[in-house]
Amino acid sequence: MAVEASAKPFLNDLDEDDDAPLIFRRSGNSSSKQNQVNQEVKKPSSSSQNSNGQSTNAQRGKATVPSFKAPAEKSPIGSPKASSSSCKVATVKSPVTNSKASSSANVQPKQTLKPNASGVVKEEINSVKIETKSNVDDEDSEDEKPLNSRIKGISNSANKGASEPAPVKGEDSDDDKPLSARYSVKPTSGSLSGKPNVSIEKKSLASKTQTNGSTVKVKQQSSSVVPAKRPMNKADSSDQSSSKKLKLSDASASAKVKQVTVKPVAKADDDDHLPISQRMKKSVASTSKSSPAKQKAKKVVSSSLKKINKKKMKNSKYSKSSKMMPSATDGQKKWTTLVHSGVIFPPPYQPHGIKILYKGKPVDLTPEQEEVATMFAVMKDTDYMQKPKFLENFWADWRKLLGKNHVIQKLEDCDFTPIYDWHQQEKEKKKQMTAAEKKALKEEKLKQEEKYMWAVVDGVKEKVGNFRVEPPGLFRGRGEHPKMGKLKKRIYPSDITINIGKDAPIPECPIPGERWKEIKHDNTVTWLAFWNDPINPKEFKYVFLAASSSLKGQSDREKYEKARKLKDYIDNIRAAYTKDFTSKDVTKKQIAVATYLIDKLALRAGNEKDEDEADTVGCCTLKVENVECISPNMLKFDFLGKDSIRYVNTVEVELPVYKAIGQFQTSKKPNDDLFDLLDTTKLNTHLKELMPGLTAKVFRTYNASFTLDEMLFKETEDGDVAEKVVVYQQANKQVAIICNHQRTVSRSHESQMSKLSEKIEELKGVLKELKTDLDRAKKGKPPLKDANGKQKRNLSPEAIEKKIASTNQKIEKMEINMRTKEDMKTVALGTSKINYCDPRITVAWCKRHDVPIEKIFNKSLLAKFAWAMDVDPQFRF
DNA sequence: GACCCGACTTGACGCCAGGCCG
DNA sequence: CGGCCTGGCGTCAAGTCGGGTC
Repeated sequence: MAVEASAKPFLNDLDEDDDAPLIFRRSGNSSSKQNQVNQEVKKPSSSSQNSNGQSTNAQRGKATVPSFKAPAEKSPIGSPKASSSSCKVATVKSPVTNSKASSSANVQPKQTLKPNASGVVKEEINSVKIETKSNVDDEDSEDEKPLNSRIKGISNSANKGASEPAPVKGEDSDDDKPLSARYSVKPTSGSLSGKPNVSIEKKSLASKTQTNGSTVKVKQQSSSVVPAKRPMNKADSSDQSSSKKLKLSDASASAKVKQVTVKPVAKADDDDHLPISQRMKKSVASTSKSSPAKQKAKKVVSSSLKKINKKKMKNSKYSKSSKMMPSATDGQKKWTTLVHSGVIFPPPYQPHGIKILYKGKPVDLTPEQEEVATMFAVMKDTDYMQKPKFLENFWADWRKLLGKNHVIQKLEDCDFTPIYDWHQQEKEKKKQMTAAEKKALKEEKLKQEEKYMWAVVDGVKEKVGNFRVEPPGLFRGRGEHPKMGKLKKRIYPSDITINIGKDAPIPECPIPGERWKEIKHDNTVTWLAFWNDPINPKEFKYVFLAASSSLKGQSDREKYEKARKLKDYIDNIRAAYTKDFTSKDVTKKQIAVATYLIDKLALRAGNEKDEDEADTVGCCTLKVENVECISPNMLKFDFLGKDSIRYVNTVEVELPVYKAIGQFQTSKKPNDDLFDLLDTTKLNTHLKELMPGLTAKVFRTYNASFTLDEMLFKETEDGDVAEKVVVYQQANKQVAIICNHQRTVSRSHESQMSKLSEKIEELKGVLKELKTDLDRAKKGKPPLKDANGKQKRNLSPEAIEKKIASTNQKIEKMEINMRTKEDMKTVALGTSKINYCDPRITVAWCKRHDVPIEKIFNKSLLAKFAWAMDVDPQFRF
């Protein structure tokens, strides 16, 4: 399948002067493989556990190996899995099974990925996740591919879109066009839709252009037209034909190019670009706030908002939190008065007295030793049990507690099954509680926590985010984290620093006889409390206000405003980096190529990492082995990014970029830095010269929001709400793909799919029978007997035809459902919605199209985005 | 300019409740 | 009406990036 996306841009005259336009053309298709990400593979799941080891979940994989031995005698409840074997702990040294084994063993759907030949992923092997996938290259299935690759076709479109290609005008090749016209950049990313149908390209420029913000203020920022486009993503699909080119014609852009610096592209009144209808709307909107459209729109959101606000205010003597906060201009000050109750601690450990077996005999443990043993025991079903590093680190820390001379000398001779079984029983008991009991428990907890849930900031009652101190447990690092399995010790009040207003009462320490480490009154920061991370003492764990707070909302808004501002600069920035692709100054060249990758592929900046962290990379830390040059101008990326999520993507790039990468790789070892002269500080310093406040991550926000806005604008058609919601989801999906937001395939995915296909088969059987009956009915014969030999009712041919039609519909519906499910099984929509898509785009779209905002944002998001609810319906990113 | 510290955002995942469907 | 699925929510790990220091 294809999926490939490659968009390929070409650049024409590269070297030329500044004015040279870059053109991205789409190539026919590139075929490449794609990226994949693997999905499933991902993480071992970890279960969470609470302090007492109540953790939960089982993981998906069963551990084959190790750790627990089964005590033959008792295996009471045991989880089914457990039953199968007892697991004994594998010794550290002998990793027993290796991951492969485990993976194979696993039930889970996850498949392993295999690294490709290129060996890019170096370590992949280790990580379970990775392995799963099998050859990437070969596979066709999209699942395996990285999200981006799935975008298929899009690429071009994307690009185009992004660049705003001007469809309008020209369609054809850029070559003919004047430079300036060609100049557009292409965006890259664009992946848009997974579905090909949605082609963006077709739309006219005009439609693509954005209007600018509705409000006057906003207006300034937005500039005009700039078609900024998104990057494209990769591939283009074949479907899209190659024909279109995107180009932007922005004269201004070309002009500006020269000044490498900043300046936004022309703003002008951009109405010119807008379609007339839009302009009209715009003017109306901007002039009067109460334009009908707006009012209506308001309604769309108002009710839910009201509810939320009401709630917030209810029972509160504090003023309501304003959606708009004053901007943080006044220096660094984040608040004037701050009152809160501190943090709440997990309950102390309650020993259960269940003994583990050592060489088959029960062993007495002190409560402290037992607590840690319990943390380990309850993780039996997780993939961590197969990881030698996890076992090694756990054993090192546990052994410290046991003492050198303890009876227990080897982890592999320990059998934790009794504790595991006890834990399963406890879980079961909890499950069996009646609804009333559960409710009572919940209320009790709420009562205890109530006071910690709120803070009063400048007179406004605001929700606190994570007021619960993290319980002790075993560290669950992602990927191949060197510290996985280490004991994350319990945090006490004496570890905690509280930050509170000078005149506010100091929160009472919840543990009698103990006291806080320190009390601060620092109003230049937003944290309410912090403690040092027990795993990495130089790091901190902070307690912040919840996402719904004004403080967070304000910074969220600022983030999106900055991204919007990038729109005004993007053409120049793209022109500038394009020019530098061929710079003789290698540092400049590296900066240019890195910026291009960040813009086009939405890569993260890639800070340096310590030895004691998982080995993952971002743009600036890419290794030579992470990028493979495929002639004539494709690049195949394969690396582990944040959270050890694999990024695999093959993209067509401008020839100068291709050549530059080849040059950067020359005479380096696979593990050397591709961008050896670069780091995130240098990169960001450079970006700031192009636009105030610009950093690498702004490109992600920009490309994500831009894509959402474009897709919603272009793809929304008349229809019912459900249809519009689907359009939204598709747009959201594209954004998720661009950002490579993946999720593991749900454990029941396979079975769900097979159930669905069984049903479809069944319906098809019914259909066949109906057809037979129809033939017979037409000839005046009675229907055949049914499967049970019973005579069926005699129906008229018309009635049978009706039945056939409805059955066909059912089948179709199920097939669509199945496809969507399969399609989305590895794509996580939530992250982009929460962090990358400017909520104003969504709210304005809902208002314009009469879609109740609740269909898109849940309660939490409505609260988090309260600041965006009164946006003008004509708002465009 | 290399570190390091510090603050804050981003991100995947687990659990649970509530809704859906047969 | 009971089991299954999904979405909401919380958790906590893992990024980004600015600023200060030497």
